[in-house]
Amino acid sequence: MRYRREDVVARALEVLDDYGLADLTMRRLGTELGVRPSALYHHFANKQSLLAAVADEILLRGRHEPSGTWDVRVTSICTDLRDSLLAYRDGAEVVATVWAFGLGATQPHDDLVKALADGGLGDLAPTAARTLLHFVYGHAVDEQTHLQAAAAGAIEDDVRDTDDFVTGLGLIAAGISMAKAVREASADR
Amino acid sequence: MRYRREDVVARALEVLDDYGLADLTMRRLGTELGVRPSALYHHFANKQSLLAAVADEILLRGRHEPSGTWDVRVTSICTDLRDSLLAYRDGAEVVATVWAFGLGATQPHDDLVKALADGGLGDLAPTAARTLLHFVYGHAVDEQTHLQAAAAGAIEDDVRDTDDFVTGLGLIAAGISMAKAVREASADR
DNA sequence: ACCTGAACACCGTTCAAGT
DNA sequence: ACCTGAACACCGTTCAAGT
Repeated sequence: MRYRREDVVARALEVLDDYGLADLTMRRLGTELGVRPSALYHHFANKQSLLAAVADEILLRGRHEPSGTWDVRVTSICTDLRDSLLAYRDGAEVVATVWAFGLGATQPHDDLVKALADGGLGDLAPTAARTLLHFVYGHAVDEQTHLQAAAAGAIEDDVRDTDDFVTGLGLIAAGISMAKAVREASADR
Repeated sequence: MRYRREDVVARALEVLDDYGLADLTMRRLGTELGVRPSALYHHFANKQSLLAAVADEILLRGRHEPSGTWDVRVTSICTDLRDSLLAYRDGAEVVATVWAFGLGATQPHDDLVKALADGGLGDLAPTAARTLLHFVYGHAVDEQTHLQAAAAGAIEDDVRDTDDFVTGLGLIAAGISMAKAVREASADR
């Protein structure tokens, strides 16, 4: 019954996926591991740190190394991120919260900034990256919330949500292309 | 010491603004009103309903009737919404959560869909509206989180955040204009 | 290094009963 | 209509002490 930090994270992810974020409590996780809740504080300073580790694990498991031209990369980073978030129950909520609080989950942001910088967006890259992330996180949280609400009764319209995601992402991507064009035109003055 | 529903909402908004969302508990609000926590359940079915009412109150107090051409309206709905969210402590978090759970805070969405429909976006209007909302909520939550973190020590860069918001919003607006142009071109085939 | 035992200071919610 | 009293079933976190 002696665990390492990574064992605790793996178990926490199982509890999250099986019972949801509301039931991922320190006490519940302790019980699941056959350990007192206070034992978890040997591995993590607090619950936030545990959740940060869970968020990073979710992203790590769903990670694809970005490849291709910069614009293809931007799109695939976003769609892969969405897939990662939807792969575990309440995954979007957990990762979005950890990212918002600045406790981790920085990989997608870093990948996006790099792709956009390679695309010649210059000092617009960080703003464009965060704009994309706000959309991906917001959309995934919405989708996951409604999917869970629909889990009791109604039929799920997975396809419509995916279409909606692609359309919204396309809107922002178009805006980015336009900003890049404007930038390059003014550079050639 | 006999209150009506609206008195409770007003007081809850004060507690939120003074102490933050974490301290807006049913027990705390009860104490603030000089009433037992159980008394609040005469006015609201649960805490979520209370928060939904608080969210709607925040939006109502910051509301401006949209006016002007459709594209001006889209921009001003978004900037006014941002101002409303930042007007109260943790306002962005509260309104975003209530909206995500589908418990209220529908006014900005409705206004945006109407403006975009007037702009001829057709069946793209709902997707475009949600894309804008994801950005505004995400950006405001981020800004408010960092602003609160910076409340202890560092200097606040208000101006940079506003610039960042305007730039990100412009990116999406450009994408919407482009989608509209494409739509109209294909309608003239 | 990892865990127990016991406590501290809280939560949201229900429900019979009061005025 | 609005509130009290009392309870139920929980939380996160700390810390001395054990192995």
